[in-house]
Amino acid sequence: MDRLSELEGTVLGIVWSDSPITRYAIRTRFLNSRSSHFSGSSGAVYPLVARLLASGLLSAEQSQQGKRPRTLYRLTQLGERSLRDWIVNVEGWMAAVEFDPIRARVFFLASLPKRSRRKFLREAGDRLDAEITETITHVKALTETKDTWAAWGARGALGVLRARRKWLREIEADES
Amino acid sequence: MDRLSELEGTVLGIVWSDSPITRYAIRTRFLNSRSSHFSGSSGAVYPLVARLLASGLLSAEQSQQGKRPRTLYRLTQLGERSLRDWIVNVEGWMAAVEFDPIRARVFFLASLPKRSRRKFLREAGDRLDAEITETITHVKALTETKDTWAAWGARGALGVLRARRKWLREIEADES
DNA sequence: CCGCTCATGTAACTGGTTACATGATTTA
DNA sequence: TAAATCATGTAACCAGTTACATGAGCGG
Repeated sequence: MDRLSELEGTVLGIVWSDSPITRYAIRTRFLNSRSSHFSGSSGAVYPLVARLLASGLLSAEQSQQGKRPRTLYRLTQLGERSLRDWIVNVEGWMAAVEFDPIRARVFFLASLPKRSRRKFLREAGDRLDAEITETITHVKALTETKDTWAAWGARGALGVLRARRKWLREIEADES
Repeated sequence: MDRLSELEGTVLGIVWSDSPITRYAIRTRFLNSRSSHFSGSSGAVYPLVARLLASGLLSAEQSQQGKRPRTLYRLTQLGERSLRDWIVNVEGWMAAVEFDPIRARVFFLASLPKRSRRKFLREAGDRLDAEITETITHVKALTETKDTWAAWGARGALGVLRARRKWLREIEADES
């Protein structure tokens, strides 16, 4: 295992926080996540977990007491060390500006007539507002649990959403 | 051409703003961009342009006056319409929270001893500061040109970077 | 004239996705 | 008892990347 991908590191983190855990449960973490970057498709998660297992970062255990048979995964010592390395190894690209489909479109807004431009800005703003509302709920829920770091994560997402919304408003103000 | 990918739409936008343009020049736009999301690799751009040409969104013209031979691309009417459609068709996922590698790591910061945690936050902050400095320069440069929308785009990126930085500071304050 | 930028092109790979298939257990 | 959820698994695909190769023209 030379270098963990972002998905691999994240899965390691999920196993660390929810261990012992099934692959299905790992998937649902992505499915329920506010970020749509990873789909949590079984086609991604299953082979990935197999890889981490083969590299000795995860250990598997069969559980069969009464319930349906399922495989539970845990971090090995090596896995824990790899997780910490993955987190701690900060590189320049991690601070890079991510791709924002709304921003990508703003660059070429001059190709639209003013009315379409306004409509675009309004609709994008509405979408962001909806996302912000949902994220606020999410932050509240996480703040009530004792998972401080998940709450910080959600707050980070909220901050970015609000920055995007504020920026859109500035453009709208400039347009009118 | 059923539905444009983000890269396809962006390339259409680049051709719209810099037409007539070579594929190489399209690539350098990505290479010099503040976002590292698309590499602008020839392996991506060349087949993509071929696709847009085959679908009639772009037209090609050979230029051979004295200089080295090169192919110049322009938007067709259909291409212009497709660009506008691509921009104007706002969907929910566009407002979704993007993947942030720093945030992804924050979720699992509890797995680190306090000292490593502090180090992580400091280093991530430094990376963001560097990115912010460069982006400010970028915004200034674009504000001086008359490309209002490119300047707005850059300001949007800056706003997001600052939101991420602010959020990290809040965590650091909470940690001390 | 040497190295850099401009310019074009492709083969191999990769890290995912979509879509499909199966079946046990739980809940309404 | 039907529908939803839990749980596992794979094949086909896809939109990119990395890496490589070539060569013309330009600036120091």
